[in-house]
Amino acid sequence: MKEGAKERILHTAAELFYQQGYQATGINQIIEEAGIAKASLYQHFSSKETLLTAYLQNTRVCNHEQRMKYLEQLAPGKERLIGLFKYRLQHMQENQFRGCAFIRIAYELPHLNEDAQLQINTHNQTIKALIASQLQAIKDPFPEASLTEWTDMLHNLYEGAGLQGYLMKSPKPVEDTINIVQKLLATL
Amino acid sequence: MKEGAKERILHTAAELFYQQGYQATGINQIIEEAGIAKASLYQHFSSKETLLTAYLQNTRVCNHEQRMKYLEQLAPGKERLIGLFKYRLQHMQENQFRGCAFIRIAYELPHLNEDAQLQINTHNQTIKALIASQLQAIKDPFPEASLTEWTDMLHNLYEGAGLQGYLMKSPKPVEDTINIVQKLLATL
DNA sequence: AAATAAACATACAGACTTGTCTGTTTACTA
DNA sequence: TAGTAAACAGACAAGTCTGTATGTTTATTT
Repeated sequence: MKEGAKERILHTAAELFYQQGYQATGINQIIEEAGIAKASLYQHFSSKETLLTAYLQNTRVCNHEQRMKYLEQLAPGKERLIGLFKYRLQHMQENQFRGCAFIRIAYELPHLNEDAQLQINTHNQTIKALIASQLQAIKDPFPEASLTEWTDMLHNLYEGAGLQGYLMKSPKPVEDTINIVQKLLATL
Repeated sequence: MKEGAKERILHTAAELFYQQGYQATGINQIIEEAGIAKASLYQHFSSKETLLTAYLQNTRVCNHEQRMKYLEQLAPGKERLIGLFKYRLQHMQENQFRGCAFIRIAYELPHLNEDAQLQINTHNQTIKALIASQLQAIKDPFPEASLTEWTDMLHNLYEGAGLQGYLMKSPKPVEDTINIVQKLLATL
């Protein structure tokens, strides 16, 4: 299982984009830390922007796979819904509270190209759909109007807690939110 | 009431930092659009970083004043709490869904200097304290443990809704959240 | 072993960046 | 009206950035 140059570029770029931001990371730093030649990078990715899109796409798919692997061990419904928040908590701690990769890029680059924006929107929709499906697993049929409200509310809590955790570099906002969500779900 | 050079610099920098981001805005663009000389800028602000801090501080104070002017017209308690969300909605639409200036900077520049970080934290704490005080105005005394939970929840909803509104460039997430918060407050 | 493809090193172009420096012009004040 | 302070224009230094071009070395495959 030899690691090709393309994979090494993507891996290094992902680490640097996530850690320092897209603009703060130069092509030269990427090739140096990846240990590949500049000409090789531009053979795989025609521009830095292309590399960004590939980074987002790759990160989205990998994140999703890992998240699902974690969640599928849990019973559908309340447990898996709480698990989504617990997974975020775990993920934050593993990544030293650097926040969500997609939101980071969305804020750093207000005018993204279509492909990159699509990756961010897809990620966002994935999380929302996951919440909705777990709500339905709790109570099926879920009253239609009420389902979208519960979904929006929990999604906002999920993102709000993540944002606070990033700003304060602390697990506390997410921990506290888990307790709140647990109480909210108990009323269902 | 003649507009001094310093004010014009700050005003122009604020507009550009907010619209394009900090890194994407060059000193040369600022002086060109402000119509002042480069030497004049560096007489008022010793570096671009200093200008950033001044921008954050100025924006925080102005935002706070405007927000309070709006909220003080409303009755303390539920009405003012809902007003906070409605004000955000209005603010978003006036600013074409470009999101919160502080969160934008916090995500663009992960390693901020102390002074800049302080402005962001202060803003964040201000919003949270405002929510807590309005909750207490609804029900005083508010059960201590329950107050922090309600505060955290509403704060997360506030930030989560703002984030979604930014990502989707739409007022809908905040509008929907206002309805949800109204129902939540009705149970108090 | 010869041929094809991929990755190599590295110099370079051209445009950008922040910040400094020099000297001139304007405006207000004593 | 003379003097002081602020803003002016603009060249410049020193460094960064992305992307290209040239030619060499390695590796795989036929």
